Amino acid sequence: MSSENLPTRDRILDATCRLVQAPGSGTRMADIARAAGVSRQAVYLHFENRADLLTAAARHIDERHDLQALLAPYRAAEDGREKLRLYIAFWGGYLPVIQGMARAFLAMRATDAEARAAWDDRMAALHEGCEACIAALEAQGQLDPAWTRKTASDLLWTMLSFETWDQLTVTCGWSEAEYIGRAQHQAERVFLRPDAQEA
Amino acid sequence: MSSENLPTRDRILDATCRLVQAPGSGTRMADIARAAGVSRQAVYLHFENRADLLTAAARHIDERHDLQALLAPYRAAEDGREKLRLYIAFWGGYLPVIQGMARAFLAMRATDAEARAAWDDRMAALHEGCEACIAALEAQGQLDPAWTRKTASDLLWTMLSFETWDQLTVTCGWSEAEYIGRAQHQAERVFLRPDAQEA
DNA sequence: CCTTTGCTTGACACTGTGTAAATTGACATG
DNA sequence: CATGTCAATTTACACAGTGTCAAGCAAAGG
Repeated sequence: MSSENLPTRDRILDATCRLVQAPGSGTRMADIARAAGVSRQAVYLHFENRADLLTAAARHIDERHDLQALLAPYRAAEDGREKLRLYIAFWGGYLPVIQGMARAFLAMRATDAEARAAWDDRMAALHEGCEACIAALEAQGQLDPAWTRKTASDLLWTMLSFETWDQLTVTCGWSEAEYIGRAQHQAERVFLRPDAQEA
Repeated sequence: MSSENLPTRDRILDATCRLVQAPGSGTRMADIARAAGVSRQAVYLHFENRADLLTAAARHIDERHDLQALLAPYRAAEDGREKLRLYIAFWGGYLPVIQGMARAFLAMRATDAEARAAWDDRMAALHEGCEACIAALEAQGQLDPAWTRKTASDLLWTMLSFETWDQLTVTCGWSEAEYIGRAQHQAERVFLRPDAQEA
């Protein structure tokens, strides 16, 4: 509520993004309040609860990085294969940006229904992007007949999930470029019909 | 400690497996104690803490399902492609069995170092299994040269992660057979060199 | 009979989220 | 100038869940 008073609200959002993105952080409401220079209770004057705060902070990150502009090339692509490559490249570059936020949401998801819904909502958008790529491939007759639009979208979506990215980069030590390149290679191998492979 | 007294300890382990596997369960120590017919404190007489209890319960499940016997066909396979298929089939059948346990560990992982270590340990074993499959493929010259043994193992391991399985089956609604079949198909598409494909 | 073992009951500390009430300080408007 | 409004503060508390501690009880075994 009361969105005239931007400074404090924004200081809280900035602090949230900063702390949540910091490594090894079990970021508590008290930490965020302290970092924003306000009392813990002041946070509750601006945000209903933790899930509400994180959701607002996630949107804040999207705006600061101009998510829409980052998506533009992918949206403009007509060719299915190109669209797929661009989408994977976009997402592979964006995941590191939202990594801390993602971890915060996943940690809450088990106990907090609101956090779960907010995260699922973001992931639904990712799934739609995947489906658009597969649909473009399909429209050009390049989708391997072993897959339907639904099953291929499901699998691509899972290949691009935060958990998959986290395991490959953080746990296995793949660089961002390696993750993107191999995900693109894998996707083409799996989804393109064999005679459409090689470029 | 005191492992002569099997009845109570086992009743606790059984209750843990049962509750943790039940759907929609934020299984608390008190729930487990009640289900086992003992006091909450009695649980702490047999297990140091929650992580210790879950770890023991996971081993308990492995024994009850005779994990070693389930792994035997995979271990015996010489042919890389066959080994890969058998491993995916084994794991795809075992994941539903440990699903509740996995969820419990993942929920604790963020805050509890001991739980994290126990889960990582199990996953390390899975990674070794993946590496053995890839090594078998490599030994027969069937591994696509785009992959090294390490990168291919990393990716296969991630394809077989609990999170991937969870998203595809629970969220996307794939049946167990669909998951296994598509994972096998995907793995062959990705890891086998093109001229070794088709059987 | 006395000790040990296994378990019970009850109370408590700690952490983190969220709620509530009373108060202060700033600012705007009549 | 007086009044009202609003942001933010302090202090306190409720609640859930884990883990600890202490006292006691009952049965088995020397």
